[in-house]
Amino acid sequence: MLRISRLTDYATVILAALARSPVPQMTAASLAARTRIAPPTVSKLLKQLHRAGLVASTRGLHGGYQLAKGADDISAAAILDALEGPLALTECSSRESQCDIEGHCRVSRAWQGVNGAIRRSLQDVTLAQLAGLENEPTRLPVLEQEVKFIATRTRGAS
Amino acid sequence: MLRISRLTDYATVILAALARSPVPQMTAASLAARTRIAPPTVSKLLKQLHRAGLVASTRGLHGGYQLAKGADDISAAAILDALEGPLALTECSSRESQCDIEGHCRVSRAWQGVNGAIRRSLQDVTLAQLAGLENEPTRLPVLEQEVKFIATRTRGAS
DNA sequence: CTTAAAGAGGACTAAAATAGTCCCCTATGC
DNA sequence: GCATAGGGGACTATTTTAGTCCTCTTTAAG
Repeated sequence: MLRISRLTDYATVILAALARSPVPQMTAASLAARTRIAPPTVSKLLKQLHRAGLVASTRGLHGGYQLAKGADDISAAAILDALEGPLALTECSSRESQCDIEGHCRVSRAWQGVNGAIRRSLQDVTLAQLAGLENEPTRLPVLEQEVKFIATRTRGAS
Repeated sequence: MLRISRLTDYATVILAALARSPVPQMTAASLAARTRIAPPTVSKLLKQLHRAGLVASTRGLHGGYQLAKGADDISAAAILDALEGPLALTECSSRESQCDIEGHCRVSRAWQGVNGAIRRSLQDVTLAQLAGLENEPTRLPVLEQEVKFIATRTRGAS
């Protein structure tokens, strides 16, 4: 339920690799090698991240990518936005035309509240945390049970 | 970003219609008429909701569906689970085989924290709220605080 | 001033998830 | 026993998502 797309997941891995890199700048190819994600895919993602202003690029020979801001200043929400756009939980909020369904909008509005809560939580998570650059373990006792529960059910539909 | 599927959205609309109905029992056809969702789709969803134990059914002539529990006792999380399964934010948690990607699991684990926060927030939203049966705004301070709290813990130190 | 390495942009194809429909079965009241 | 209602599931179509490839621009080195 509520999956983030694989590409978005990849993007966080790529950004995390950049954040952890000892040298600030890396080429798409070296990031691909480091992360083991297919090179064309890495390129594609870096371009998107560049357009979104999360990475800076240098063209030409000896070019490459680097983080446009500090790892603490890039939020999970920003990454999601870059890759998936500021999409809402429900379709209704973006396309209003087909809202023929009775009671739908009322329900939809309720989803927006949940959506806002999610968004806020995502804004509080930084790339530094995702990259494990903060000495704190990301896995907390509280969350283990949750993870286990989720792992129980295999197979992935939305 | 983070969309729920259209069918899940429909399901909430159907459940909300049931919750708001003056008579406790309604047929799939009448729910379809009421919500303007295509009848076969309504049937399909009601079957799924029935299997998940969210609605009770009566077969045969004068049959139909009704809520299996009070609208206060059905959470948004339960509806999501019924329709989409308790899936994780990232693919990694279900399929471990392909985790060839360096640093991926570390990142994935961080996502699980966010996932947990989302899950908890969904558990606090009831069908009664979704149906607009409670005069309460759906965006609750309590919920926000909860999410923020969890995000903080995920972050650890900082 | 040519060449090779790097990114930028976008077209295209392939694969998978999602949505939607249909058919046949079972149950039940009149 | 027949009309109405749900139960289960197969099937198809559509849409999204993922992934690859090609061509152009930029830039430093020689």
